[in-house]
Amino acid sequence: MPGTAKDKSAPTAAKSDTEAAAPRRRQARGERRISQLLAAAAGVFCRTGYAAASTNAIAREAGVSPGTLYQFFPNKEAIAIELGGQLLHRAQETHGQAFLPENLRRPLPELLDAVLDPLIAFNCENPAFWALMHGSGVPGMTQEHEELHSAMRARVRHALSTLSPEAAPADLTRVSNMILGIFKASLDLILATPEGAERDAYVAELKTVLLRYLEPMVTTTHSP
Amino acid sequence: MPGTAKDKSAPTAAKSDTEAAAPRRRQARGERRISQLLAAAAGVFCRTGYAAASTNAIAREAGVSPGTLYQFFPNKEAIAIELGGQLLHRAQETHGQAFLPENLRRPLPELLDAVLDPLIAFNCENPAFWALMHGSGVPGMTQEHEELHSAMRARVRHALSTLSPEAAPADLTRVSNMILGIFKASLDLILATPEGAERDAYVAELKTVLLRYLEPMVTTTHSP
Amino acid sequence: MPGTAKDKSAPTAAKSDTEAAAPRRRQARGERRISQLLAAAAGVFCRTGYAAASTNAIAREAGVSPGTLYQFFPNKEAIAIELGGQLLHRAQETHGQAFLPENLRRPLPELLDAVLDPLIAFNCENPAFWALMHGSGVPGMTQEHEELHSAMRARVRHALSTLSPEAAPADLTRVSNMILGIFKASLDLILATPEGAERDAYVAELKTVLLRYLEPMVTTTHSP
Amino acid sequence: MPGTAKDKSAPTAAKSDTEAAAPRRRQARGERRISQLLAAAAGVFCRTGYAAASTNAIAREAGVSPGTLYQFFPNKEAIAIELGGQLLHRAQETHGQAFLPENLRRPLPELLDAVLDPLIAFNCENPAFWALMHGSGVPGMTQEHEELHSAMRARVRHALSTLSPEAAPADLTRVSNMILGIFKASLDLILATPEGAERDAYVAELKTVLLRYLEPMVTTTHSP
DNA sequence: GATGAATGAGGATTCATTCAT
DNA sequence: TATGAATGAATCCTCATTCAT
Repeated sequence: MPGTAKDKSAPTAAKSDTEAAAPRRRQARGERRISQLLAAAAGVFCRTGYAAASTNAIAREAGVSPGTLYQFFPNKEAIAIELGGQLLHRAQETHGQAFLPENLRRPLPELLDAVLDPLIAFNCENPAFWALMHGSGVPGMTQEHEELHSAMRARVRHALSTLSPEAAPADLTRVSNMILGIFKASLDLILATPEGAERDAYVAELKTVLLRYLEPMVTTTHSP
Repeated sequence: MPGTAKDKSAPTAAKSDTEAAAPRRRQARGERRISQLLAAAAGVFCRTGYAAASTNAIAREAGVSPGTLYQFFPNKEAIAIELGGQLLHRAQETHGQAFLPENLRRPLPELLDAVLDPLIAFNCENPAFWALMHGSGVPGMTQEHEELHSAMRARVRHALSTLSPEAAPADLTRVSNMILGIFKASLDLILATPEGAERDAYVAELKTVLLRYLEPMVTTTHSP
Repeated sequence: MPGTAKDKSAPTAAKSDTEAAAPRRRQARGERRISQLLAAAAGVFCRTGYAAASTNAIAREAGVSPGTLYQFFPNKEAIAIELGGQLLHRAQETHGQAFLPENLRRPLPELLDAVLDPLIAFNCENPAFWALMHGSGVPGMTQEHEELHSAMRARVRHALSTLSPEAAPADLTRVSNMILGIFKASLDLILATPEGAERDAYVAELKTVLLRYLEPMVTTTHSP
Repeated sequence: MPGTAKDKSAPTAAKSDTEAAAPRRRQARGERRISQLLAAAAGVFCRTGYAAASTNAIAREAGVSPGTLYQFFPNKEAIAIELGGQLLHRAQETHGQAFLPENLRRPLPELLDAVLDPLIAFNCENPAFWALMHGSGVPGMTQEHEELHSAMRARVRHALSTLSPEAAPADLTRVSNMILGIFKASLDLILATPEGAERDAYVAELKTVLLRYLEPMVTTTHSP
């Protein structure tokens, strides 16, 4: 379901029984197109960044004409939004476990493992997600960047509020932002390091940083 | 020294006292223009990033015609390089102050204040520095960016090795990178927050993160 | 074949007869545009020369927007190359006719008529050819220009060697070059003269020059 | 004396005896400047052609500022006109002998030697002259190109009318144009051939062409 | 739905020419 | 006079977006 694509209301009920399956076909084809386009966009965004990515390049990479692209997305921004949304969704889907309530009840070191490991793995596998989160001053990007970002922040914030229930809201927000910032910075280092022991060492270092940062804030109430 | 501006220093000793300043006037005007243009560029780069910044916008912001801009800079990149170079120079001075040896001998909390405050202040006063250095995609900038980056890392590493003399070299490097990453991520947050209590809170938070991260590593030998 | 135009020949065999022509329509329109653009370019190149011709002027002359031009040609040079190539092709056909072996066996005055008339006619009908070939400074054109030139020289040389079989090779080359030079110089004059008696007089003059120049060299063996 | 440079009427007669020499100094300096500029223009025109030559480049080559250039020439065209004029003048001066009345009375072969040799020599030494005469569709160039050209044509025409007094005016003009065209075409070949025997052979060939072309036209009245 | 042609504003850059000093 | 800064229209080219088929 593309972000801002105008739904063409009821798709004019089939004219005869024999064509009953057509509309479903159409939609199926449409979604395939959308997937194609988003995959292409992911590739292009990754290679060139959002700003330098041209819609024509995305269409070409998807093997369709620019007109077709605009049949599904009203503009370039919408592609980024939808792509980011889907990636976020997949992140949540694949790693919803990360923020599983039961994880939040475990002692902090385990919690960090449980939350960070899948997130890191996901980002290593989906570099486009990362490219989109780096909203480096892109004109219209700010909005959906914010959306993506605040979705993540909300999850972090929620986890945090569980760990430290009596914290002031403003503090929660600020600390969540710091955590996300630290996470992103570390991810940069992790992604820049070739897979192996050194990369693992950076992962461990990230956990150390967060552990030491968060430990004093946690109201240790797990298992009396 | 901007791209094409050739200073003909000593323009054939003046014939009389009254004419002595005349040739210098020309250059004075030109240098004023250059400053205007660089200031304008700083503003535009800050607002839109390097890639999206248009030379026409810079010229307009500087109150001159596009042609004038090109009298002093051969192309857009040269503006960024010149601006980056100037800021870099000033940044290095700031860094020199920040990492003064006497600072490194103080207890960690004071050390963090002494080091971080000037760095943060500099970046708050020169937000363009950040915009340019932050992987703005300036073609010829990468080198200088790398130089600055490794200079900072070297300083951080050196400070770290003073605090924790027995640490392994690989660990020193890794921790330095983490510290720099945390610093940059926090700086993003700080710069994105309007001046005031909230920004200060972010500064404090950065110090908290680093304090908690580094405290366990420090070999506390400076107590009486 | 213009620069970026990709013809997807055989676009997935049409589903029904009525749709068979549809995909070709697209290309038809495109090719019509290309022709328009090339015609416009021919006009503009003729009037102003390649260097001074602006792509916007060509687009305007063709009645399209500049963007459209760039849909079919990647840059100004490509237009010149394509146009030059087409003209070259037609020129070669003309040359083929002009230098027909049977022509070379006729007495010199008739030979000159037979060879020169079609060449002159072609150039009068395609003045752009001249404008482009005349050292117009088209970067990628030099090669084709050279090819045409040496092709012409070879033909002239061959004709000459038939007329004057005992001439030394170096002399043949030199005389061929002279003939070509005289032809080109005269063509300049012919093209600069409005159609009519005066132009014809220049044509006659060219033939006179060549006749008088070549007559003494010809080994007259075709008399009964 | 530059072509279209506005003469500032009487240069305000000197205010006192001591300054009496100043105006002459000024003019001397001015003419030196003009020479500098024209020499620079010759170089630039030669290297890049008229159209691609920029006034700034000429000024730079002359070692003066663009403003200074415009103090002596109202625009680019005027530079070309003046340069062409001077070259023409030098051509006439140096080789006025070429068209000396006594030469015109000699038999055609000697006449051609007497006229062509100095002209060829001059053009080999002053390639800028050639570059200017090749008015390849230059916008404002046509005028002065025509002026130069018609000056040469007038000389040729005059020589021709001496050789063939009873020829019709239109024929004289046409033949003069042909001669000039042949001369220019041959000069191209001559200049393209490295100095030596082959070049000399081209010179000889040119003379052959013209000799055979003109011989039948000449009313042989020399020495009864 | 799909195609690819069409659009046109905008971007970087150049250059003939003018102007203040 | 000489300087060099200033101008701004024009150039080539790109790209997000729309339109006819």
